[in-house]
Amino acid sequence: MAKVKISDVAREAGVSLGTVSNALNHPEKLRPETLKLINETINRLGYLPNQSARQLAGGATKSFGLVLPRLDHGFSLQIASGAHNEARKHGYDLLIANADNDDILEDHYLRYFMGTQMSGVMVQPMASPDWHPAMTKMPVPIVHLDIHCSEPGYYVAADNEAQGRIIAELAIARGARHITVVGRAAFMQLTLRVLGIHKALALHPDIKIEVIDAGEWNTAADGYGIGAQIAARPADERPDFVVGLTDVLASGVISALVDKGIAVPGQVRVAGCDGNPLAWSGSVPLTTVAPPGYEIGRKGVQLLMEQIENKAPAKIKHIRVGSAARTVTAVAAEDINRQELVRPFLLERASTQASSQTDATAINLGAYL
Amino acid sequence: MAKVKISDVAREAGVSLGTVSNALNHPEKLRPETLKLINETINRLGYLPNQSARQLAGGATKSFGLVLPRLDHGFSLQIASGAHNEARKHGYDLLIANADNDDILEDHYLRYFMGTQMSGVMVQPMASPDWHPAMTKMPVPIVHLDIHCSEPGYYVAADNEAQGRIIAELAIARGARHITVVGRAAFMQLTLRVLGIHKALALHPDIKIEVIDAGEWNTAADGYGIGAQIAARPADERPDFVVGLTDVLASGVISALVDKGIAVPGQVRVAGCDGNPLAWSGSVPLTTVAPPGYEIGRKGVQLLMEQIENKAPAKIKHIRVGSAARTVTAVAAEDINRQELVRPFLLERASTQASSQTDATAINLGAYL
DNA sequence: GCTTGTACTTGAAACGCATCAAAGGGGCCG
DNA sequence: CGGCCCCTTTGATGCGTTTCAAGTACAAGC
Repeated sequence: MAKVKISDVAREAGVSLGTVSNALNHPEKLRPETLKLINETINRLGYLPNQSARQLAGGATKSFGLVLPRLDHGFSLQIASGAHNEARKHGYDLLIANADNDDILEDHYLRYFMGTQMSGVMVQPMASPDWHPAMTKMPVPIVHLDIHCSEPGYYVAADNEAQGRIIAELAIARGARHITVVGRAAFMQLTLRVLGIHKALALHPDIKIEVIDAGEWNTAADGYGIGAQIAARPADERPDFVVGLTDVLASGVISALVDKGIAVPGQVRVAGCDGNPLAWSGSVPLTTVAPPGYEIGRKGVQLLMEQIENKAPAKIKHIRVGSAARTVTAVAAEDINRQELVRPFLLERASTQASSQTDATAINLGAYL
Repeated sequence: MAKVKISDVAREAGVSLGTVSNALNHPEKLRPETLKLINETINRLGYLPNQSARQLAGGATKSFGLVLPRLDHGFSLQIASGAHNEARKHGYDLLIANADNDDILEDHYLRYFMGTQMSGVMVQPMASPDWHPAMTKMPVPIVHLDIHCSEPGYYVAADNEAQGRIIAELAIARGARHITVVGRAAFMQLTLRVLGIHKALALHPDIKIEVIDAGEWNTAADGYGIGAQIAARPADERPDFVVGLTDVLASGVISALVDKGIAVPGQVRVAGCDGNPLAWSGSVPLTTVAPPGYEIGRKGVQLLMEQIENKAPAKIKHIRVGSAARTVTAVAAEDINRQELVRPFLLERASTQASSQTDATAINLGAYL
């Protein structure tokens, strides 16, 4: 059970220590037969290089760290997926840590990654937009995801206000006269969505709009409760268009409406916001505005690579994705494929439905860059 | 931007190198004022311990590695969640790597973790049940998840055959006369489920059973296709109970049936298997048999801890979860809470529905340990 | 004032590897 | 046969820590 080290391999193979190291890192420098001999010895002995020692001696690691607030949120997974693919493309590993909605853990893992000689670190921070300024002064490139920081530093974020606008315009296009927004704007992202909705509706004073707070956590249960409440109203006081600030909320609303015998989208249309597969890859797809999580992850790694390759101190650099596109029912197959988390199945259904104009089953990726 | 090291802190604080190290690792050994001085210096300089050096010098790391085949599968997330919580409970970190359905990557990350002086490593392997025997001889504790290995080694796996049995018994209890199993038994797990179904039905020769292959990847689109095909049959040739070997498949089937105007569960009942939130946290919950992912992750860490604490060479040790329980529509609130990935909302709906006996919306966690 | 003990602190020795200047070996040309 | 050059291999050095035996300072007891 004693760990076999490089010197054991060297002794056993009858070569020197440096040669074995070369076999691992610069195989082209060795005579093929020497290389073969060493590799055989390595396998025979079950040698496994000690990464700590490598990193200590060698410097960088060709690996990135990613700290996520939760793993069970589709958006975070899209980020992880995009980051992973981009990282592999550059020959980097990606290690993921789950902060479990705990700032202390987030900080902990961040420091951990920083100290592991990671080539770069990315975070999807949970709370403060101007997060831990000290971190941006660290000797390791860092990129913040899905959040706008005013502090100097790199970040990649979606334009949430635009998402709100897109949803509102969708509602307008569908002829909505009474829009109900469901959800608590507990985070900056959600606040911006509400703002976008209001801005878009400012041009249409004839459309009635109300915002219903959905309880502390914006759960599907909250959505269900509000949906039930809406269903209980007299028909002429019911909205004809409900916006869930979150797909999960929207999903709850739909369940309630359907349970109470109200047709969706026949009597009430419902749209969500998040592009959260957890909510819409069930049996009933959901209209949603998807922030480009995959793209955010990808661009995050690109920013990391940029910092690494220039070796320049991080200048202020921000990327905002998703502010330009506005088409609502169009589905760009290419974009969906790039997301990878989206099943081909959904693509099929989405395009079918989009052409038949029933937006309650269309999937909007308009906010996609 | 130059990295500040422990010697910088020592010099700046006017103490010796070893004292700073003690401040980090054995603060109780220092005079409070010395400790305070050092901590201030650390913060002022922004010192971050080099994990590689620590690990190299110190030995173990109090952290576990977890290699998953994909991140977008709910089951894997449950594993991650369970492993994470259990690990934190013991004061360990958990780092996750995404093998992206690629054996080479899986192997790569595994070796990477092994070499990083992780205290232990867990894998949810993709393919061969007797996986890389060489790995089990490594000096780092390893546990295989969700798979039965005949090789010596530790593993935690769900009893997939029992899951099949449970589903079949559910069908029988619902008075099924004609059961259609949808899906390709591409993996050992799925094969066992089919086996379980057959075994349970062997006692009921009067019930007709057919298995329909669902294309290579068991996607929702495959399920949809088969659902459409079933819907197109004359009514008397249609099954009254469809089992998706996978929740995703079942979800596709339901979509197709509903689209074609067939009532679910009115005319045809549909059940899935996986406990995959990606499939059932949409607007229409799905009957499913959930392998206890959370519990598997938890037990995996427990096995790791056991190996670490005994410091004994890994004896053969297997845990199988889920073979005993069989209740189908009962929902144990406590169990669901422990899963953490399940939203309270679903719990509410589930219990409501369970009491009204409409199994198409009940959630089964009977396979939970 | 000397001894013994206690409470901290010190600094040198590993930890396992990558690096790189230098040495070795062989072929080729003159 | 000697000199050169190129290809390959060598092994000492240092990476930033932890650890631990050895050291220092100070207090109490005689």
